[in-house]
Amino acid sequence: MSDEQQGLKRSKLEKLQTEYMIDPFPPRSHESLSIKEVRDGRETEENVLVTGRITGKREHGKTVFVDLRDSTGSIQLYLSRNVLDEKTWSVVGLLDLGDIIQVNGSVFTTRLGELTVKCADLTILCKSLRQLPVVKVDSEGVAHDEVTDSDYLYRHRCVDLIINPDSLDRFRKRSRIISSLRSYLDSNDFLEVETPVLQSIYGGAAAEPFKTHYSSMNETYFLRIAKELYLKRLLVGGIDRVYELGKDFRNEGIDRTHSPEFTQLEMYEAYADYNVMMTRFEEMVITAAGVSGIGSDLEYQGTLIHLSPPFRRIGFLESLSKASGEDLFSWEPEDLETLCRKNDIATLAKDRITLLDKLFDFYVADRIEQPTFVVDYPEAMSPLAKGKPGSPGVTERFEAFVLGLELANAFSEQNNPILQRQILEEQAEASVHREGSVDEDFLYALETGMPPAGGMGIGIDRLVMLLTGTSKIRDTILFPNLRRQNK
RNA sequence: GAGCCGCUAGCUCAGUAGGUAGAGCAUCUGACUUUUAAUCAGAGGGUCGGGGGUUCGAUCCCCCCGCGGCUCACCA
Repeated sequence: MSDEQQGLKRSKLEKLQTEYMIDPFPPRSHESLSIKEVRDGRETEENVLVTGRITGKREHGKTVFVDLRDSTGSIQLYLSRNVLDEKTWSVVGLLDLGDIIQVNGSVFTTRLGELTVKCADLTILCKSLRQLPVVKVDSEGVAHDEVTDSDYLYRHRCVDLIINPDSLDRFRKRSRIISSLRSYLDSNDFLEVETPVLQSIYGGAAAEPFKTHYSSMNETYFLRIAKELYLKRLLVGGIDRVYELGKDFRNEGIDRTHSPEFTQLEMYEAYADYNVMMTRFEEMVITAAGVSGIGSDLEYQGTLIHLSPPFRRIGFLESLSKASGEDLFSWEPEDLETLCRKNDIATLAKDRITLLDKLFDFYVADRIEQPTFVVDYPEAMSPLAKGKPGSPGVTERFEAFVLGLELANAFSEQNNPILQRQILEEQAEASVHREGSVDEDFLYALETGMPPAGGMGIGIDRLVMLLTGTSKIRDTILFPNLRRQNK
């Protein structure tokens, strides 16, 4: 904002204070009705009190129309020189878009059918010193001069929420989705817990961690990349149904579906397996869709999605063989690389497993539209999952996809401490770059004895994307990570 | 991390085939006692993302940097 604009706002502020002896930032307001309550009450001769932010102002000489908005809606105010006393009328002239005011008056309907508060009195509750971008909506509901600078909106989410009702609505839905998941889990006897975010040994997923330094211990700590290894300790401890909903941190690239700081729900259920987790997932998604006001059919990125259980199930190995027409699993890495190149799949990977995963994304995952469980992943891709009886080299694991978006990852949890130790030690050995080491305390827990269990992680931001029709994960996160701006 | 594109008034955008810039909305002044993208008349507002180079002269051409968007890599 220019100095001139700032100066104007300041001089209005001073005028209010010195000329009219008004405190532009009073400590409190009177209890008032929400705008929705006023609208529901229709016309009334009785005085109502309303508070809100000014989002529009239309002057007509001795009359001014103002649009007032609170979190429940918007209503028009009618301010007339004939109704207000002289001082208040002067104050009306100093009102700006963005100011927060309280008014009281009767409610009537204008000639054009707009429900309106005929103000008898007005109090400024907060004078805005910044100029809000103005978005006007015409009679056809088309927004004009909508702010398109997403950087500006991410950096000033407060402005975004004020000027973009859709944005506010999306975050309301996010909140409702999360509380519906909590109440589903709570009503199914899952216990919500909190486990460490700062960890001296990280694990539970294959990802690059954020590092930090713990001064008083003089040791390197990591922000968790997953909650898995701690929640399993709780299964050992006798909390048979447990979950944690919170942030994980992964020091990887940012794109449309990845955020370095993201919200993940992890849940573990003793005496269950990955089949139970599939049912849980179906139920939770349906529940969440219900509260976000969508129902079981929704449009996502131009495709109609049917959330009707049971979701389709396809085998990882079978679907890849079928889609590619080859039994790729017997192939050497060099041949897999050649196939990748032939299909324009760019990757730096050289190992069989990563290449297979790449090819799987290309042939299968990217083409999935309707909700689908991809089941039974190769052992080498799933170090914490239990093997599938009768299928050597295959684990009881699934990932849930909708329109190419991975929403959940679940398995029948590995509870054999000897096998688990072997896998974790091999993994630690193989990964030269990783600073992580084997989590001995986790293995101590497994050796103590963990009941057979099913576990699942659900990407909450992505679920919100799906249920709100949002294409960018950043639009589901109130304050997404941005590069620091010099200024 | 790589490639491409972008950055001009508070917001949305135009523009100059190199001669330091315009519109709409917002703001300010005036008119208007039921308007709603209110309307009408007038005004102010920009070191054209930052730095360097070429040039008599750069917002425009070249180079570097910053920030963003989109693709890709890493990854969930």
